[in-house]
Amino acid sequence: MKINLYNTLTRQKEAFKPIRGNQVGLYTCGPTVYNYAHIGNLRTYIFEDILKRVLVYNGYDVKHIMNITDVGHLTGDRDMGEDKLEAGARREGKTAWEIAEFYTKAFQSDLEKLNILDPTTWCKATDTIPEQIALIQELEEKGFTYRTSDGIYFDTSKFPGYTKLSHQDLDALQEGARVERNPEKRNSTDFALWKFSPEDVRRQMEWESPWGIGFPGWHIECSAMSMTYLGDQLDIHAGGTDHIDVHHTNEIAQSEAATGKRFFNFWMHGAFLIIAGGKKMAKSEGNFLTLDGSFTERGIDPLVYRFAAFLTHYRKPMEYSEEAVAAARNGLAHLRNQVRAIREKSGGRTGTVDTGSKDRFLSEINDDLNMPRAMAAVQEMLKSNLPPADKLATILDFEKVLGLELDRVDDTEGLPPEVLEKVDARNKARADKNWALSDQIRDELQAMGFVVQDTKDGTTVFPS
RNA sequence: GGCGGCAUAGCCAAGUGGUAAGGCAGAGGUCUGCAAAACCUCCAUUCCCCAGUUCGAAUCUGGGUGCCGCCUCCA
Repeated sequence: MKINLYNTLTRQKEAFKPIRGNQVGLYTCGPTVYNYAHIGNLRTYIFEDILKRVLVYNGYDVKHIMNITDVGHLTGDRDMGEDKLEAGARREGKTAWEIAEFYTKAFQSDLEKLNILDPTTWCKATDTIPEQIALIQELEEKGFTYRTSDGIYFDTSKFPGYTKLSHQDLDALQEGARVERNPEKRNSTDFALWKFSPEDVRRQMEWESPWGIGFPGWHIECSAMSMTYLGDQLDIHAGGTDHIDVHHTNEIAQSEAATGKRFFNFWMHGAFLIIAGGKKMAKSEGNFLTLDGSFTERGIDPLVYRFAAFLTHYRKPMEYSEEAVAAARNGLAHLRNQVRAIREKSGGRTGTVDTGSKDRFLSEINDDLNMPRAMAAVQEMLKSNLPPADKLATILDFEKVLGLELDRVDDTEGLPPEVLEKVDARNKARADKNWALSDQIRDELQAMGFVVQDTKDGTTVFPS
């Protein structure tokens, strides 16, 4: 079935077609590892996970690269300010390398909790320094660079299609620029490819280069890594919407200037998470929420957040609130209970995937990843007249895309002995019609974290 | 100031010309000793406001109002 994806380059949905046969090269911008990811960041990775799962579900062989930016990303603007990693190191009294390692692990742990599939290859900016240097050299040979007192810069005026992604009017943009100019830059949009280490300060992360000791600029690593790992399989590049105007625009400029070839056919961007009051989530806004802080540590399944993310289309700002969490929490619990009930009705047997429901589901996810509609399709399937065994097979098939652990089977055999004893005692009390004792035991079990359900076939108990 | 986006029920949210998906919350019912869970039913004559185009508009056009994002580190 055809997949339509919204391409920022053309500002419209386009039929997706890989460059080479059945293979898809997917590059997703990973984090700069100087701090924890907040749940707004994670929304984008959930969107990218759905993108990948949808491609796989459609039968494509996806080669997915995600980078870890562990050097070169500056705290200031316009290529000024301090390296975020070095700043983080000073803040926490560790080395920049330790900072990168620590926050990379924390990030990967978040992805795992959200059931986000690992990329085919993780790559670190610091592992591709030679490739980045080679790319800069190529740009230098072709006359796209110039040298200032603090680094090697890309001259954006020499690349004709500079605004093809952002669609911005550069003249107007310059007039409105609110930031301090770097006086040595020829154009305000020019950006650093290589920065020299300061003469008086020894950086923790620095490398030899043809231009002197220093470190790479923020944008060059993504170009080098995508070309290194994907070669000519540059199909889809995804990231957050904030990257359109600067980061991705610069990536395209430097890559296409160097190779003379088109750099990625599809550019996809996820919208921000906003909190009540309508502000985006950012450290500077003072509303930095982490997955662990908002979910794991409060005893809420992190997949509740994944479920919540499905209820808003990825290109639209998503509102986050305690109310939204509660709604998603109930919604996911309900969905899992529905699956549980269906499994009981079918006696645990799975039938065949219903083609009509699958076609409906496919048409929704293949229409620019319309998860809100896909979730509606899921509900309609579950409430249909299909035989339970077929419903079970169908929902488990959808689960390949959803990744909500709907197939998680509660291990009733693994219940602790003290729970089983209480269940026995309660069953006896119920047989004696001693409702007071029965209710008391049920309260005790609930306090222990178990749900008690009486059905006509007996009592079932499972962790809540 | 420039560019872009959004405004749909109590809340979240699909829907881009043919008469308002879905979720959460709420109400009633079936089941149950009572619950819980599940299931069934109900829940926007109406889509920010005003004008226009059209047989027909939440969807198109013009104007207005409000909110947000990017342009500056940022998913």
